[in-house]
Amino acid sequence: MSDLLERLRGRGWRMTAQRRVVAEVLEGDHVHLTADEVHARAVVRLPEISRATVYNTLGELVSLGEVLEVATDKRAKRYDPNAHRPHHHLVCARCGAIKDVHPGGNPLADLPDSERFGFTVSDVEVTYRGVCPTCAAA
Amino acid sequence: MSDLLERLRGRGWRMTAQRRVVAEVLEGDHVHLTADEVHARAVVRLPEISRATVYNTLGELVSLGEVLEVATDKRAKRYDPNAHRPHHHLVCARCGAIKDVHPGGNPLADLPDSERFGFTVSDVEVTYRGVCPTCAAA
DNA sequence: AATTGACTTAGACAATGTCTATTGTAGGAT
DNA sequence: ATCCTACAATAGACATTGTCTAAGTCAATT
Ligand SMILES: [Mn+2]
Ligand SMILES: [Mn+2]
Ligand SMILES: [Zn+2]
Ligand SMILES: [Zn+2]
Repeated sequence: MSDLLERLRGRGWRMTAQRRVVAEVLEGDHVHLTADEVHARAVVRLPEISRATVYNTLGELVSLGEVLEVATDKRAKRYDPNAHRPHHHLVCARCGAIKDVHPGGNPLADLPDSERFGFTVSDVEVTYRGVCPTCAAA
Repeated sequence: MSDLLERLRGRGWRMTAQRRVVAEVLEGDHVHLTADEVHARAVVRLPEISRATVYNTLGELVSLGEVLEVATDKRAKRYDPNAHRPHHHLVCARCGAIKDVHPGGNPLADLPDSERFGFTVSDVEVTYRGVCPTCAAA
């Protein structure tokens, strides 16, 4: 039984086969799948699971703070189970490969008050872009 | 005649009424419109312009480096004509308002070699999120 | 085992983006 | 000024991603 499922049970989640499978697909901290990729993998274990349930479950996991939504590419949202250690992303512009990175520095502190326009700034998302070794070789 | 149109003409662009209107809609450096917002504004001046042409023209402007594609919200891409002064974005999580910001520091330098996984890193996109003064008051 | 409200499902619908076949035209050639 | 043609625009089909609803199902409590 994964940590994630334990926490969800503790939060009063009704445990269903569908939710279990979605959580299992997200196991491992270095996964960044789209909703339909999650669905495709879930169907292997539970053929009758629907797209709607996958979308619903992912949305709930995001609301609970157990999974992050990231916009590394400009198409589908990606779902990141590594929600408990802050990090950013490095994306290959050619193949879309995504790596978790932990830069030094504090980008939030780098935004002076004069550049905040009265906003209450709470979060910063950093996406590095480049070309991965595999794509550079090819 | 705008700088943008001058540069495009210089690059051998065939000048059409449609391209002129799209460029005019993007005039001003602090605009961050979706493709369909560009289309809606273009239609006011040129009622018969098609969605396909707006998408095509925006895509060409991006290829030419005259306009940036930004993914500040997780829905439609936004098109940013402020391509010649590097900057980042501050987004209101409630209403979606977008501000250009120029943080201090150099996020690219903050990514050590040990966190680059052999990538050739060429670019970094920073999105600050918070609540704007208007939304905070309401 | 019965109950019940939360959960799942299929598929319609919506929003965004892409592609193709056809028609139109900008700009150079004559 | 007119013609020519490669490039551009159009309508609308299609694709992808995401949301919603009505009806059926089931997990957890009793
Ligand atoms: Mn991650
Ligand atoms: Mn901008
Ligand atoms: Zn790559
Ligand atoms: Zn706001």
